[in-house]
Formats: sequence, structure tokens, C-alpha cells
Amino acid sequence: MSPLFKYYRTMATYELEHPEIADVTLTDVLFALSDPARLEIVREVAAGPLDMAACGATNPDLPKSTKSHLMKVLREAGIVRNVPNGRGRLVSLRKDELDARFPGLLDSVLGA
Amino acid sequence: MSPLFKYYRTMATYELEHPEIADVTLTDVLFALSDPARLEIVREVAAGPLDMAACGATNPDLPKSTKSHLMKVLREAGIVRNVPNGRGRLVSLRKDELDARFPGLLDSVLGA
DNA sequence: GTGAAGGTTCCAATCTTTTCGAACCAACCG
DNA sequence: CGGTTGGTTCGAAAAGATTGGAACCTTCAC
Repeated sequence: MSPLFKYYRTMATYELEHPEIADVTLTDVLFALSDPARLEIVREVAAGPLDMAACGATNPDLPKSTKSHLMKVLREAGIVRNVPNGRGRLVSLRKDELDARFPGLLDSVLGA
Repeated sequence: MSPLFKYYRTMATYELEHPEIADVTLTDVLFALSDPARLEIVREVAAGPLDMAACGATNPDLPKSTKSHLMKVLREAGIVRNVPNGRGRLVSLRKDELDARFPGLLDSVLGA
């Protein structure tokens, strides 16, 4: 086992875990969307997949650990997908899946 | 001034404050709905106005101070209206107002 | 190589929510 | 009047969320 093992799961290039859409709960989704900073990220990503480095344009000097945490909450709630992409990560909205699971929810939140 | 003054604003028969619908924020609404116990109350009330004593049927032995607090969060978020009614209080969903302010939101949450 | 950019985890401090007993009052019933 | 029911506030304890620095790793550019 490599001496780097400890970091295998933390490297930006490795896969992070995403919940199955069937396991996503309504209350977790609502909670994740109930924070202004997280909701803002969702709005940005709703326009199309975005490099993580690029999103958060409205919050330019958000510390990276904070941004990483906000993203984790969105990912664990099942709202975004976050995949390795070169040196960084690409974030996308799980729109089709969410629309199937909670019809109309995302549109009404984003439309508000 | 009456010695009872201290309690004028807390008596079950007096009016509680409700936010104007225009002042209700999306994130406060989402947050209030993100708790399972609160969401359950909203589902019960969605069928029609309910005596506070009657709602919470699913949580029969919830302490009253806890129930009062859950209700307060819902009221302050602008989701329910809570008016004096005889010895108790009547709770109702602010459905029309919420539908106008956040079209489709309530239906998608309740439909989920 | 070396260096910078991008991103994660760990940890600790702080702040916010949650929970529930206690004290209290009004309304109703006998 | 005296007891019960319904419901609020206050206060304190416990649990959870947020924030940001530090340490660390990779990939890319030079």
C-alpha cells in the first residue's frame, strides 16, 4: 500500500460519494437549499455544469475550505454531482433525477 | 398597569405576530420545512385548519413547549397562521399567500 | 525540478437549533 | 371557587451547523 494511501480518498482527482437518488430525502434537500450561500451555488450551476473554481463568483473571497464544505452538503443531499475534471472538479445539478424524485420542486425553488 | 401585564403578550388568547407575506423569505420557508416534525404538522394542516391541540396526532406525547416552539418556527417563517380560538388556537396554512409568493413550491413539497 | 492552482480533510471555535421542564395565565366546567 | 385543559415564555443543557486556518495531495505550466 502506497504511503499516499491516507490521501487517496481526499484527492481532488478521486471520486466522491453520491447518494442514490432513491435514497435522497425531501428534508435533506430542503435543508441544503435553505442556506443562502448554498442556494446561490445551486442557481449558478442550474445554468449548466461549472468548474468548482468558477462557481461562487458572487462570493469571490470565500475560503476554500468553506466552499468545499458547502459543496459537500449539496452533494450529500443529492443536489449536485461533483466529478474529477483535470486538476479540479466539475459540478453539475442532478436536475433530471431530482425532477423525477420530487416533481416541480427544483423549478419552483429556482423560479422564486 | 395590571400586574398581569407581563403576560399580556403571551396569553393563548392574544394575537401572535405574523410576517407580511412580502417579507417572507425563500430560505426561511425552506428551513422551516426541512425538519420532519414541522413538515408533518404542515401536512396535517394542509387538509384544513386544525386546533393546535388536535394537530400533532402523529406525535402524541410531544411536550407542549416543544410543540409550541415548532409552531413558532412555522409561523415566523410565514407558513402557518395561528389565531386565538376560544380556549386554544387555530392553526391554518397560508396557502394562497404562499402560492402567490412562491408559485408551485408548497404543492411540490406536499406532493413529494 | 520548482512553483502555483485547485481542492480535500482535520480540528477547534463559535454560533444556532433543538429539547424540555418550570412558571404562568386564560378559558371553561363543575 | 377550584381544577383541568390549552398554550406561551424563559432558561439552560445538549446537539448540530458554520467557519476558517493548517496540512496535505495532484495536476499543470514553465
